[in-house]
Amino acid sequence: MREKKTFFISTSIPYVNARPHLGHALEFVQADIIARYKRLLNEDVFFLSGTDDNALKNVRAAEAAGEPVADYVNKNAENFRSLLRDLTISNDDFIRTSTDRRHIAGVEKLWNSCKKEDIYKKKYKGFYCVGCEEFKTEKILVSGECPEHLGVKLEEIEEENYFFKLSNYKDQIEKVIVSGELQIIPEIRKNETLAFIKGGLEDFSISRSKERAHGWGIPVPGDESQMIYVWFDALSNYITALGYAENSEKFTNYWQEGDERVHVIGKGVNRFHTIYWPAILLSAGIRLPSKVFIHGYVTIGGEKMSKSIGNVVDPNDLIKEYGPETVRHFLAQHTHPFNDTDLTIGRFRAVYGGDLVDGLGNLVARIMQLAQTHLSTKVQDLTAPELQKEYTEGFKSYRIDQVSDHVFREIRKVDSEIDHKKPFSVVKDDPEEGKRIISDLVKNLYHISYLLVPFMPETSKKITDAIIANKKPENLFPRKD
RNA sequence: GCCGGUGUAGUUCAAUGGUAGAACGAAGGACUCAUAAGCCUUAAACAGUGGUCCGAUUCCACUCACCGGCACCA
Repeated sequence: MREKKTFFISTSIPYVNARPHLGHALEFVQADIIARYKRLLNEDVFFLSGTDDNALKNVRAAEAAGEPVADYVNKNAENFRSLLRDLTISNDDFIRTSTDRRHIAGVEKLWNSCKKEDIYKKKYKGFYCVGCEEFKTEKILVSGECPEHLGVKLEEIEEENYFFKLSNYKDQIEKVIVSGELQIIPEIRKNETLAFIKGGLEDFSISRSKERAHGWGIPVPGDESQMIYVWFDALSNYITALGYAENSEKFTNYWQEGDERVHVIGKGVNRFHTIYWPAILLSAGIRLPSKVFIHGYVTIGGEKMSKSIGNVVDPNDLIKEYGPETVRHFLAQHTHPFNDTDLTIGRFRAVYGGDLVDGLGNLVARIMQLAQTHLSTKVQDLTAPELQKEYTEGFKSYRIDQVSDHVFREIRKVDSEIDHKKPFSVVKDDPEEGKRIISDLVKNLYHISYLLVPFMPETSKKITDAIIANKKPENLFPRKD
């Protein structure tokens, strides 16, 4: 028996054809908050992030930029890595699918570990758009042409690829989802997945010809003419990062014998995580993830962020102007964890001014000023608060927004308490009573800083440090005009 | 087209078979420890129609509006 529960959590690995946008930041922050909460509960957490370097879109973007693919991918992967750092994301590891040996070895092992009858060669025929370098389903075509490359004739191409026999796993996957062995959050995504399964599952291709992949990616073991296609490759990062290839202790600890295995993903990749990925794992005799948490998107002015609309928000700009803690707070409390949330810069500013400048920042200033002036030493016997139901239950249901809202309610309560108890007046007539009130306020502030640990780790630490030093800190969130 | 969801104060969201809560915004007030912050008070809403029920915002049906999914999109 291990002394601590283990908790594995991952972000999806984005493809790196461009700089990260605010949607990526949302996923990183959500996963980080959960990871930090679990650490607060003293669980043994392994938090993984990384990049999907091998996607064909990367190749295309690199060629469009006139750069070698490896250089282009390295540069963008670094942008993602630095965004994680700038948002103070506490990932324990960062895997890259092109440069990490453990990944390449792991993918090969996973391919070879799938049941022989589940991987087979089949001719695939489809309409190929040379603009996108992708097969298009007839459904999305606009008068027989690719909607993104109108006027360009589609080619009907036939190619032989490896396929995965998804149809073999229909019943098993349905069963684990219904039973909750594989939990899908929220319910609406679970229903979508089940509806999809009900409609019947077709086998999916897991390789591309080497030419079409432009020689980029991981070759199919034993068949150099084919490259492993993105899904089989990318999804496997969750276990290859843990050392699946050499069957490491980490892999055993966090995955095969782990207590919880959670993937945080966007709604666009639901199917791949709740159907394809479990099927591959079942075929290879590997344990399934226990939870898939599916978030919505950040929209800008009601529209999806896209380069063509020109409304892409670079999280780095927001971080530069407002600081990482503000971005974290906004994404945590003012986006719905499951649904799409619209962002306007006005709303962002209002949250900064209201919650952080006038709310948290001001509360810290008023309490610590009182403490610094009237208390001769720092407050003794500071203890962690008992976590309230709103906090723990909120986390259990992944309503990060509601948990954060609860914390900010506590902040308002303390503000109200100061006004009612008037320590600044009491201390003049009855110094002992005044000091008692002030040290209680400091204890309340300490509790708040504790509750903030998952959300705003830096701010939490600054508050704690100020309490220990018994000194009013610099303005945590300066007013902006 | 098929399947699923949503429609609550100006805005973003919550709850509930029996006085509908909060935040932001708005109006007023008392205070001064604080980042001209904070506190207190007030105004303000159940998409529409019909049904079940003693009673519906809550359950059901329909209408309207919006959103999501419907296979190779991290």
